[in-house]
Amino acid sequence: MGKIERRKELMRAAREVFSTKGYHDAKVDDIVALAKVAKGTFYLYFADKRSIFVELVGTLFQRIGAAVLKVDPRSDVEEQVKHNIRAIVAALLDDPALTKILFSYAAGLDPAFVTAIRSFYDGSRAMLEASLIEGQTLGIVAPGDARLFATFTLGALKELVFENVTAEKAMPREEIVNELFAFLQGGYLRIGPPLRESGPPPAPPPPTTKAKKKAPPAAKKKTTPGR
Amino acid sequence: MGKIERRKELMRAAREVFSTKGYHDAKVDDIVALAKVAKGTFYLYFADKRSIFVELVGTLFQRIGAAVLKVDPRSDVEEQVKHNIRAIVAALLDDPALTKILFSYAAGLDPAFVTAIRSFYDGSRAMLEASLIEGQTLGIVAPGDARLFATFTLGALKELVFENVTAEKAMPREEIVNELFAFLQGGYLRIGPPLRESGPPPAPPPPTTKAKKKAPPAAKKKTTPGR
DNA sequence: TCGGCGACTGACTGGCCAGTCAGTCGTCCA
DNA sequence: TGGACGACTGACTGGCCAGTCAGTCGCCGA
Repeated sequence: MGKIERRKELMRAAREVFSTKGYHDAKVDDIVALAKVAKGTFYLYFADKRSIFVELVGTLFQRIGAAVLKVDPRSDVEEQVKHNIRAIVAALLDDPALTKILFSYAAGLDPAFVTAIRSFYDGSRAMLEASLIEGQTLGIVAPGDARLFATFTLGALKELVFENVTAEKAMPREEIVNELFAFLQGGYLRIGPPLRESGPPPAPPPPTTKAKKKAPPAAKKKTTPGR
Repeated sequence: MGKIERRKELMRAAREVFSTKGYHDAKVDDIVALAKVAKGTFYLYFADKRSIFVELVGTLFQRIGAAVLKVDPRSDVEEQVKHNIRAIVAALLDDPALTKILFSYAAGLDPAFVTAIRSFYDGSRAMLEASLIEGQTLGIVAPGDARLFATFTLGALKELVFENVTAEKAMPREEIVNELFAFLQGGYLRIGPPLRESGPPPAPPPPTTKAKKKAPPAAKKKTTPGR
């Protein structure tokens, strides 16, 4: 087997082991066993356990960065925004193993914990979902997949809280509350067809649709819009 | 020092150490050093390292569960929903140390990694934020804190992807894309005042405002609404 | 045919740390 | 006064595992 293939094989094995056991519980012995080589061989290809992980993660990030495009406001914005969402989702879902480690809250904790924590989240989500379904029958929640609504809500909430807990200076709590509420109420994009169930929209100011969208580290140029 | 205080002191120290170093890198020796007791003492109060962590997390979850109320659709729904958001946010922000571990992606990884991963997220968020600001000048993004919009978006995206990567059977990707887009576009709550900048809303079906909202594990009764 | 080389091997070591336990110390009855 | 008891101590051990390195193996060119 050539050096290139052996290296790839090791990365493949590592990806699988990391995703199953998490970074800490993944032993180099597990990786080499899966790749069917001796432990020493691993160290011929990677300096240490950390560096193979770094390489794995770096590759994923690069794929995401490369897939996202700066939106050109002069053409179909909705399609472009969707393209970017699609690209990110694809990059991530195509590497479920790594995604799992990266996004898994509390990765590296004992499996028993991860289970406990996840079941709390799942319980919360189920509860919220039930409420949303009830809300839909009452007409105060838009029609659509309530489970997804619940997922979005929890995701936005977690991220918001995490950011505030990590940042040096947190925002005023009431502002946090109001902003999240407003977001759940009306999103923020003001393009495309009217809201899920509403009638005709009030149409925003300029008819000139312009755009935006994420573009990780590897950014593209293009900033033509006359701000 | 009484047994109760000693125990509390150990938990206080553990919370701090865990939040600083993450679960794996937190050594029992660190905890006892901070609590100024000998290692043996730790084991007089807790069976092992895991159990003190479980206790810490359990307490937090309980506080959250207790703070959230089932929304009564007969009175001010907006205020009740906000109350719940507020309660959750408060419970979490009041224990930043634990929240950090729980929500920290990749908790337990080497600090160097955590840094790398976070900087990728931060870069992504900044990029998205810039795009959103541009979108605001063009009128296709609602006025408001662009940074928050970016945070919400990333949070919802992460959660969605994580769920799909974890679940046995994932949703069709195009559905994922469309749902997330729709969410960013219009949120889902259909109560309260009109959207941030829009004119008069089309007013949903029943005028009887009814509600919903999460209520973790410890749920409250009350399901009066005639579905 | 030999020796040089690159790929690979796996037993071994060194460090780390969770958890143990024999022993100290002060206090409070009897 | 002594001895029983509960709280606490910290040196020590046992297991685990990342990383090492002396050595094997097969191939190729001289």
